[in-house]
Amino acid sequence: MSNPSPYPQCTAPLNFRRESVSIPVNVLRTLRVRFHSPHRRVRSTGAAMPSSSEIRQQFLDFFGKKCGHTFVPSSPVVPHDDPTLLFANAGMNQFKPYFLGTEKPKSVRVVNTQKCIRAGGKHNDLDDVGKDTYHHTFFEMLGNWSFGDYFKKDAITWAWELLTEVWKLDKSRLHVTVFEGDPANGIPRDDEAADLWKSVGVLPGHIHLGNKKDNFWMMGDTGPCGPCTEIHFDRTPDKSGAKLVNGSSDQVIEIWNNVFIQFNAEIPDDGRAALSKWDAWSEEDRKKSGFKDRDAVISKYRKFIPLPAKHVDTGMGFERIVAVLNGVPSNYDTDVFTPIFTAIQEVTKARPYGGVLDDLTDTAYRVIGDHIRTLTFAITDGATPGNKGRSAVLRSILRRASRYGWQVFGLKEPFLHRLSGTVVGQLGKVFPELAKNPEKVREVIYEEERGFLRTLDKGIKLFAEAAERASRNNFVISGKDVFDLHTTYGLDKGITRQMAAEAQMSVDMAEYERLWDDFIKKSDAGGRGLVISAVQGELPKTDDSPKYDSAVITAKVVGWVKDNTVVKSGTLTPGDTVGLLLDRTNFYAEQGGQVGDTGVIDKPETGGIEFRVDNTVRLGDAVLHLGVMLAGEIAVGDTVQLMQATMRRIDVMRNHTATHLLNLALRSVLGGHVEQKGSLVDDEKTRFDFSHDKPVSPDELRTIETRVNQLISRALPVSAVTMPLEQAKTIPGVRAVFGEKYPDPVRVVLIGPEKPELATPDDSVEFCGGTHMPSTGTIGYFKIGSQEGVAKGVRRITAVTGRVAADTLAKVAVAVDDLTARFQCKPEELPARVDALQDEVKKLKAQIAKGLAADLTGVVDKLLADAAEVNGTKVVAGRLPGGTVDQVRTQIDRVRQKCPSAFVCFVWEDDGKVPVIVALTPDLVKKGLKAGDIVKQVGAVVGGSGGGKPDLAQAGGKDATKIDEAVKQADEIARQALLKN
RNA sequence: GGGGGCGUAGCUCAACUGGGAGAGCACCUGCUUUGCAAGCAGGGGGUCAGGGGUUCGAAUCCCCUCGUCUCCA
Repeated sequence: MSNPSPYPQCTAPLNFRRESVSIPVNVLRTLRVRFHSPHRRVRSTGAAMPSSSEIRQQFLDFFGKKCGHTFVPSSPVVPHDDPTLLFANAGMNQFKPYFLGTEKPKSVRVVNTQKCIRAGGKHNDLDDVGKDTYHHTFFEMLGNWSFGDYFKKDAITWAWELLTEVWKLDKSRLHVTVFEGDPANGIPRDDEAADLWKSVGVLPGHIHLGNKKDNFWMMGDTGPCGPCTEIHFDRTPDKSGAKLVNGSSDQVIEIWNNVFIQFNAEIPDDGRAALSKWDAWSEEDRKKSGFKDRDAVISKYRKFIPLPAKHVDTGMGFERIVAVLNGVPSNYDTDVFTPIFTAIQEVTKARPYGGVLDDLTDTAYRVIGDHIRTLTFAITDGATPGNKGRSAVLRSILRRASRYGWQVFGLKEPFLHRLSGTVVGQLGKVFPELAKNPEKVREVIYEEERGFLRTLDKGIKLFAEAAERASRNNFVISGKDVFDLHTTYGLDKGITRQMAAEAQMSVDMAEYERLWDDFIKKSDAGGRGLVISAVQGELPKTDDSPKYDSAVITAKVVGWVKDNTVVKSGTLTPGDTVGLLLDRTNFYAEQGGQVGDTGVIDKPETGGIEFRVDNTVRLGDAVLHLGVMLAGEIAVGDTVQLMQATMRRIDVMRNHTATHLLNLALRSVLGGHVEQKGSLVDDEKTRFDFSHDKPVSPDELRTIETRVNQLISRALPVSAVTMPLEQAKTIPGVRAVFGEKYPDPVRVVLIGPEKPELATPDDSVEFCGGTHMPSTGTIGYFKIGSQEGVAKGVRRITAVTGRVAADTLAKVAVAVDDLTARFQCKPEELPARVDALQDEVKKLKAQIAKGLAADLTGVVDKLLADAAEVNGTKVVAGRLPGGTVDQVRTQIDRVRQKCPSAFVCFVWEDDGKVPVIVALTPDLVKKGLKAGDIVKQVGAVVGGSGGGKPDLAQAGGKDATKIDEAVKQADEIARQALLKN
């Protein structure tokens, strides 16, 4: 089967699709096309080709049935409980506690296939996907595991047996590597493994030594670790691959890694001390120290202590072994991908996958095929595309795939969601979680892609412009362009780099990084006002339990924070601006979107105001009363009286309770997808951010407003209970901000039902530490002020209540009253009356223009009739009775139509100004006359200037008394110019 | 909270960077034809988001407001 690609010429170097973008040809440089001979098969057995699911099953059965391993399902690819890990990226992730000894395994022999994603973070294969035949963002990792059970002997024997007996791989194509040892760290060469390999029958010359990088495995600087032995498969036609082992060639590839965890790496105290010194050193100190880098310090002190319980951790790339067992050189030529490629072809109507590298269409197949697997699995396991952490990685993956669809396949509509079903169909049996809610996954993909396509078109246009500029600059796209594409159209640097590579260009990443750093700094600085952040000294804990009910309490002064330093003795005098610390407080500290309280603090015995609190913030467990001393003195140890600004407090409470009602109403009107994304509640307004993909329509806004006001008029009771977090999470209808950490026990605010057990999904139940009105009725009235978009998929509604709402309504009423009085109509008739008025104005304007035009026609005809002819050219210069520039231009067109050769100059008065227009027929322009120059001279007469094109120019002056003079001047200029020629 | 883009006919977008507001689709009229997004001819439809400024002149440049998209915090 030496069948070259059926599409040898089908490379379409750069498929910037016909519709909107085409890169100038000079920008494009010819693409080098390398054939990969996709159908050459390297396999020595004559057996029928096994399917991927058979191969997976054979692995699981071999270790399960034959070798007594327990099957453990894959952990989710999204590790929700491990914040240090973006995605599950190796089979061992879920077994980490066993190696660390913090948990005991249920079974000491385990076999599994783990879903892995390598994108973003340390292991990032994203940029390589599509370019070669073996990088994937999603893959399965087959593994057999021993937790303190069997060790090297069994692992090696079984590995060899599976490969050569069960799968009957050609021994002469198998190479193994073992660790060469690290004398500096006292780790011996792994002769044990080498001897075992010899004894099972690895051919002489097929055992290689590998260095620390390839053959010693560590989880981190410390912890369980050990040497590993890898099995490589030689695909070279003549089995000459020995020298290519570990040489990152696709001709000899690693198929299985067996890690033998036998040490625990420890850094003793002196090493830790040396490390912390290193961390504190400046760059110069480090240079002087003699250590090359931090790792050098670690290496010097680290000890490798043999573990009592030794473990085996193996990993076999599933997609690779399938390719090897099928005798195909590419993972993409196996039935892991062919069903997806078929689906892609159906959706895109493109030609079939051809297996060619450096071919845009085939690359697109590979990228989309890979990415849809990642998306389907990650979203199934609960990840969503977004702008942070793993969400951002997912979004980027989706956009990359989407862009290929758009640019290579010319798909202008979302299509990725139509592919996820294929992945589910393929793997739903092996990973049953896929089949649980495929519709939801589909929807998430669809929505995200739809959003992206809205900007992709413009982004690609901008890229084309950038590429055009780059073509004049050594084919380097500027960092500014990359930056703009990202921040304006959501085309991140990865995508831009891909597009640049396709156009045979590079990208100025250094400039981009510089701009990006600036951008982050600026965005960050934008948010903050004066904030106390790093405080020197220990802050005392403040008891703030009275904040919910007491307007006035007494407390003892513990100290204050001044210039970011905690002070615990002394006296405050007028003018001091500090954060006052008390043993207890009834002031609400800024938290959960609700602003801090303001108020005053005085001494009960003096009765006068001493300290004005402008804001209250929380720092750890301490509450700081930020404000200024106005009079008297306050010393540490004094007893003081705290009085909230109660009117303001009540305004805030109204807004906060209204916020909860708004949250409830949004969900019922817009749908269950609405989640709180943030809020700000102060005495003026409530501002609520929530997830919603499109603008909220005016109709919807009205409905929401009405719904909230209905809840207000029902005067529902508002109650708060504090209860265990776990229990609180089970209350029907409970709302919490996703990703927010809540205390345990947690405070729950209920509107309507007075006990959690009475709550229904239709009630407002929120985790909330804020202050609220006792009844919704006291909110008075709720009025939405504005609605806007804040970030992708996040909308913001700002609303007012009570006093402020009443003020707002009153203002509107005044304006409406005024209008109804003028129009003598009902308020609801106002729009129609305004419409009628506007129509009338329009009609009248048209009428006037028509009359004027008629006048003008008469005057111009007269001027034309009286015009002198100089050298065969009519000189039409004169004063007009009036008109707009537009109307005069129409007249000029008439003159030019009537006379093949004419010099036209009109001057008139319009609204205190004196417009001048000069027009020339084409023959005069050809003779070298320039209307622009002439109009400047004529305009100067009436005290103005102007300019324009050679055939038509316009000027404007102010002196209407000189109009006749200007006309004369024009006439003269014309005669002179015409006589000369 | 900060940054960038966009807002032009019912819809999708142009307008050579400051000099007479256009195209395609849709709509209306007529002709031709009556079937595969039909063809031809003609026509209606725009406070160029709103407001202010610069300029002889602004859809175009500047400022503000509103809406929308997007990135960051």
